Amino acid sequence: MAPSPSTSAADLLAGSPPPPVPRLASTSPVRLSRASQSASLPPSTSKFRYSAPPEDASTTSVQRPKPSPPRSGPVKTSTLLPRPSPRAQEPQQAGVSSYGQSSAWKGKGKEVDSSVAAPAVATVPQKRPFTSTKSTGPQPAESLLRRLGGPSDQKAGLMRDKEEVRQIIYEASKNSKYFIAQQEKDAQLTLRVDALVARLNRLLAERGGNVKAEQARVDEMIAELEKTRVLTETIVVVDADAFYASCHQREDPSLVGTAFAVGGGVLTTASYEARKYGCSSAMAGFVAKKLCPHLKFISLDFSLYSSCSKSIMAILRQYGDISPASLDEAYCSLTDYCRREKVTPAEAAERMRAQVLAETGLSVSAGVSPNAMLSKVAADKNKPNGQCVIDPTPEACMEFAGGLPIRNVPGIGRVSERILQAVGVHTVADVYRLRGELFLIRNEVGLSFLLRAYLGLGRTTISHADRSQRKGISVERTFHSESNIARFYKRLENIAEALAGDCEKSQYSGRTITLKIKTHTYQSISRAKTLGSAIYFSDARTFYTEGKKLLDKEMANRRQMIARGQIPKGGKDFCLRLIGLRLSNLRDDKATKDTGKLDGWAGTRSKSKAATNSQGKSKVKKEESAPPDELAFESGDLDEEHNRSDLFGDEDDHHSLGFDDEDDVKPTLDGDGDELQQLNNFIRSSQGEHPSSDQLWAAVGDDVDLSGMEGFDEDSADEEDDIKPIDTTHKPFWTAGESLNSKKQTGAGPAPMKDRLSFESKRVKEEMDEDADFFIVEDEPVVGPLKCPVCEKSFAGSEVALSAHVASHFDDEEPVKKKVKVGSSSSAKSVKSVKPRSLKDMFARR
DNA sequence: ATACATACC
DNA sequence: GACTGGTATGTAT
Repeated sequence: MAPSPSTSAADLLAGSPPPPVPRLASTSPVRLSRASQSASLPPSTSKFRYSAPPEDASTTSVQRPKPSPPRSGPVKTSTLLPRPSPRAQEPQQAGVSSYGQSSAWKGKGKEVDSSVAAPAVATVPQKRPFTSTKSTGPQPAESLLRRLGGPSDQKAGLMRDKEEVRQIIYEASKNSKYFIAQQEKDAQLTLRVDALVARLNRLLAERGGNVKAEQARVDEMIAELEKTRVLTETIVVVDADAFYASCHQREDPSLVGTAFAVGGGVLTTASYEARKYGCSSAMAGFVAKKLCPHLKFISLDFSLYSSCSKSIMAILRQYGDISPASLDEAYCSLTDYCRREKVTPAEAAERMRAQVLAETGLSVSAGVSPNAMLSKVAADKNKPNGQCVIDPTPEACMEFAGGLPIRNVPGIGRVSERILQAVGVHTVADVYRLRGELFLIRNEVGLSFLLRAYLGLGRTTISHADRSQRKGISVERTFHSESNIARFYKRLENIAEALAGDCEKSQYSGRTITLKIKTHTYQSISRAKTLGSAIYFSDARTFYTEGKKLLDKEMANRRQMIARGQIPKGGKDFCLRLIGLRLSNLRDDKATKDTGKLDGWAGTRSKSKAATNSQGKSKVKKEESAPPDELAFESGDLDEEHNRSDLFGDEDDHHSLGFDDEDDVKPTLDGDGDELQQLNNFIRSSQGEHPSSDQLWAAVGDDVDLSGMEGFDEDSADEEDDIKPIDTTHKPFWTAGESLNSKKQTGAGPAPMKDRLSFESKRVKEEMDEDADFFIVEDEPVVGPLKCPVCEKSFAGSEVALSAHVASHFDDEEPVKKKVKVGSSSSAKSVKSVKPRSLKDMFARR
């Protein structure tokens, strides 16, 4: 909200009924709180934010009996380097890790850490001019800068002035289509955030600001979650430092100490020296060059990374079961090792890291704690070449977790971060402080997920990814935007072939195919088609023909839209920058064959007919993979030449680095995540050795990579009778439900979270029965009177009706209106569908 | 079943 | 002029 100093929650909540809101100029965004309107805000001012109630105001006196033994008040964020930057400025020395975080746990009473509390919320907008993303003014929105800054924006660390870096990045990219697209997305997100804040404000107003009852509910949830805490395991996450860069330095020592980057168009990794200039992974090459003019670019060498990775993994395996998360990162259970060797977790990790360094010359950082989530975060703490250990006590876990910026929680990405920050949650500890408020919007915020983070809970078992859990295989390619349909077909062929190659390699077939395209304006579209229930395919021809059908259909739709005067995504020109295909609804051909089972996979009931198909094995080339009749290849769809020579010809011609002269194919670009994490492109773009990707699964140990590692028993990894202690999930950690968006959280503990979840919603319903007048029903049409937060008009109906109405207030806004047109879905719908999607969703969704 | 957004590496 | 690719999941429809 705008600079309204008096905007404390107290003010905001003063009156129970929503404060009278005068009609606002149609140009201004929805304003719900008195605060925001009083703020004479120029239309461009950032939206309103929910201002956190001062601790003592509403949140405080939860004289609630401590729900559970171990936990209680919020972690005394002990000197909590307010919003500690993920990494300390000072590069840590090896072994600096302390067993248990620096400061002592004190959490008991209700200690308000004002440094993170209300003031932070209120001041943020002031400190950084938060220009509306809509304005074309000189000052870009904070959130947009963040977006452009990429994942490393917040990492700060040992680099030059952050603002300066941002400025350079901004200047370098402000005229690109990419920039426009990001701006657009940012604007959409702003709408969404605003709507949520508005809703929260309304809910709070209805309660006169009193959320004690909600806090009590949350405390009960916390107590339940606390019961699931497991502290008997020791999990280490090992993460290599600037992995790709380190690999190259090992090969060429002259690189040591120099500023260089790996990758071309986009950096996959920047050496630590280069990082000082602000260069980071996921950054466009030309931007990096501006930041560091003497930056050297090194070509990718996937086979190098792959072999380095194998060496590391082999060492890790000497310490316990491992679960590689990528080439440079792995989870490992040290529980048995520590017991056997009679060493502390810290010592075990030290040994492990020392051994890796000694034997591979690569430095790795580690995080050690009782669970995967904390270890993962901890691994980043003392990078590079450091480690961080968290004691297996509830106190240590909570203290560590509490001090984390919310964004550091695995599963919280930039969108979630923005949403949470708007509500006042900046650190994990804030989750507790604002639990009452969060309860009111629990569904859109994933409350139980946040609570688990607050408690420092996470997975406690390490297991390999299991073939049967794979959900899909896909291939997508980016290229210079173009509108030539013939070329689209050509690309589709290549993609189809690549996908078939992956399918063959990994032995899967599937029955639904999805076409993905991205317009030159960075808007993506996906169109899917599922063939008959018994029809599984994995051949390039089917991929191509089905993909082409989808593409043709889409183009036809667009033509229709244009004829009707509508504007499809990306404008009237069908100009694309990416095409991809994805196969899902998989069947594990390997399992099918090996076990003699007809259907190796869940959820699909295939007939013997489909299972008979041997395509998985054969080269896609021949007709031996003859698909069922239903898939009969329509030769008419392809030119003969394409059929034979192109569709099945070599396709790797586009994977060199840099743009392909002939095809304009952009091989590989930046990475969004952290380090090198884009193993994919590289697996692909690199040597013919690994022509197709199947990357993560290969790297993570599906059947490809790990099987090659010595000592690894391939079969046992896939076995069903594999002992599954507690956690029945056999997935890489990020699919284990540890995300905000995940409603069924599996994980940390004996009782699968899904039970917990149903428990959660069940309870909510009960509550509503008990205190019907207190809780606003959020899962169903609201019964009580609702008021439009903008114009105060009353609604007797559902929230949906209200949302439609509220959305109408946006109609006068130029930017929004325009965007709506572009973004709205294809077919002609009622007026409703013309509303800003995000806003509508915000209300409709729960 | 389909479309899309979000997240992770 | 110029910002990836593969995979998973959640939510809405």
